[in-house]
Order: sequence, then C-alpha cells, then structure tokens
Amino acid sequence: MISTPALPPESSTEAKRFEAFLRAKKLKLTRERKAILAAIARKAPHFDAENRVSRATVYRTLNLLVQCGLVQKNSLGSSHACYEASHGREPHDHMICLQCGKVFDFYRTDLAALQNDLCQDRVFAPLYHNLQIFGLCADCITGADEKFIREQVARINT
Amino acid sequence: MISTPALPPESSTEAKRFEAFLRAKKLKLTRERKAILAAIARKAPHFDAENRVSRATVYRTLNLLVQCGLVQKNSLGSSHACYEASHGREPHDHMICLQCGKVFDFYRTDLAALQNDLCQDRVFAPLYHNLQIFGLCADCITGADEKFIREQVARINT
DNA sequence: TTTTTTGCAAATCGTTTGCACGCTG
DNA sequence: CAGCGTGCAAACGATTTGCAAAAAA
Repeated sequence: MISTPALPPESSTEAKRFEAFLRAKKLKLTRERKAILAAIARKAPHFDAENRVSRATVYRTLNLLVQCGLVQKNSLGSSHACYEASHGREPHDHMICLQCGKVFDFYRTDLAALQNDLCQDRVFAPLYHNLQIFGLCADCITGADEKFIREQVARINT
Repeated sequence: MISTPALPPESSTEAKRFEAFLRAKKLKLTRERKAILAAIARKAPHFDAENRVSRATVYRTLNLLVQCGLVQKNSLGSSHACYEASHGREPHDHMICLQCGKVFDFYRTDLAALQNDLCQDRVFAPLYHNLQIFGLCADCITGADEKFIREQVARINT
C-alpha cells in the first residue's frame, strides 16, 4: 500500500469549488460526496471504485456537481443523460453516423468563441456546449445503397 | 367519413422518399408505416392519432425513418433519444439552463454552413446537427447565490 | 407461399422516490 | 440536537426483444 500522496492541484481545486458550492447552498459535505468527487477528479471510469456508495446517492450527487459546473450532463429533454467530468475535458464534439451508430470525435477551438458569441445578445451565461453532427460515415456511404444515400444527402444539404 | 383527398405535396414527397428507402432495403410498406409517416408529415404531436399502432412498431418505424433522414434522433451515446421530424423543421438549436432545466431555442442560419465546413476535410456526409449550449439563464443568475454562480461562469469561460 | 411485420407482454436499463435510520454542522 | 443525507427497494418511463399470429410481395 502506498502512503497517501498530496492530492494533485487540480483535485484540490475541484474539492474547493465543490465545498464552496455546498456551503453557499447550506448543504453538507459527506463522505459519499467526497468519494464521488474524488473518483471524478481521478477520472475513474464509471465510478468503479465507488461501489460502496449507493446508486441513488451517486445520481443525487451528480446533480449537485452539474449545478456546480464540475460535471457536464448532456441530454435533451429525455430522461436519460450522459455525464462527463468537466475537469481536463478537451472541448470536443461528435459526428454520429445514422446508419451504423459510430461516433467520431472532432476538435475545433473556435467553437467556444462561437458559443460566447451566440449568447452575447441574450441574458444567458454559457458554461459549455455540445455539438453533434449527424450524417453518414465513409463506410456507410460506400455501402450497398450508395445511390440512395447520396441522393438523400444531396437533398438535405441544399 | 370524408373521401380521401389528394395528399398535400410535402407528404407525398416524404412518402415517396420513404417508399424508395424501403424498396432499396427490400422492406415492406405496411399500413402501420404509412400511418406513422403520415402522422409525422401532419406534425401530429406525439403521434396521438396513431394509438392503434403498437409502441414497439412505432419505435421500429422511427428507426427506419431516422436512417432514411425523415426524422432526426438526438441523443449522445445514451439509449434514450429525442425524435423530431426533419420536415419543415427550422434548423434551431438549444440553450439549456443547468439550474432550472428550462430550454431556450435559438436560430442561426450560419450554423449549417459551419456544419458543412467541419466535415469538408473528412469523409463524412452531414445531414443535420444539434447544438446544445449549457449554462445559466437570467432567472437563475439573478437568484440567491448569484455571486457564486458568476464566479463559476467566469472560471469556466476563460 | 415465403418473408417480413406486428402486437403483446415481459425484460432492460438508467433514473427517481419514499421511508426509516445515520451522520454532519 | 435539528436537519440533511444515505441506502434500500420499489416505482418509473422510454426502449427493446422473443414469439406466434397477420399481412405484404
């Protein structure tokens, strides 16, 4: 076993932010909340290490972390969502193939600027965005029904 | 009962597209599929009029319509989704408040151009996009913990 | 007639909630 | 000590799936 090392600067930053948030809302800093935050800070895949914390608590805490900006929750009206730690997240977006479902990441630094630009004339403080481009990937375009698909693409893109 | 009128031009366009798609995939044009397509074409809210078609069939057909481009399915890796008819859809995007969950629509004509631009150097044929901007709405910014929230926004937006 | 579809009901899966007990401030 | 938070198990709601009957090609 390794003696507990000093926490990396990022996680203590995150912890401080979370604590400040809880204080502002008069909520309590429990062992479970610390554990979940720690798991996120160390980028634990799917919170495996936090099996001792009940699922209900994980969800309740995730909601707090979302409100506090430490976790991003992506959804759109649906009851399902996709949680992702904000910390160290390269702001990337997705291209999703409608035919096979494959997801491609892409990075564009200018999208953050666009985001701020979009919000400049309205009272809305943007924290992060999520851009999904749906279409057809190379494999699916060259598939059997290529002709049909190309026609489809042409029609919609005009 | 009313004698069947000629279908409006849009729906017949959609119907043709769907038929071509089914033919290309050697699938059958059933009464249920027609009914669901018709409901979408007439912008029926939530397919109320299609109660006679089983839920399973609605979902199965929606998947076909998505592949064929007549319906947009918005999700992000999650198993839940948000279906929306492509037909006559103003290409709009969403700002979503993390605090209260309210959704604001916004329209930007230049986003379609951006979408094509993003895909120009890779083999991916974009059909449509979905941009979500998460942040805090006016009401929530002016709420009790304004100070904290502003700090948060400032931190993330840099 | 052959193959695809449908409807039903059961199975999933992520998420939420009510409640009694436990812990933080 | 007063609340807030937790675990559990049941409730939920959207979506999927297996299977036998029904419909399209």
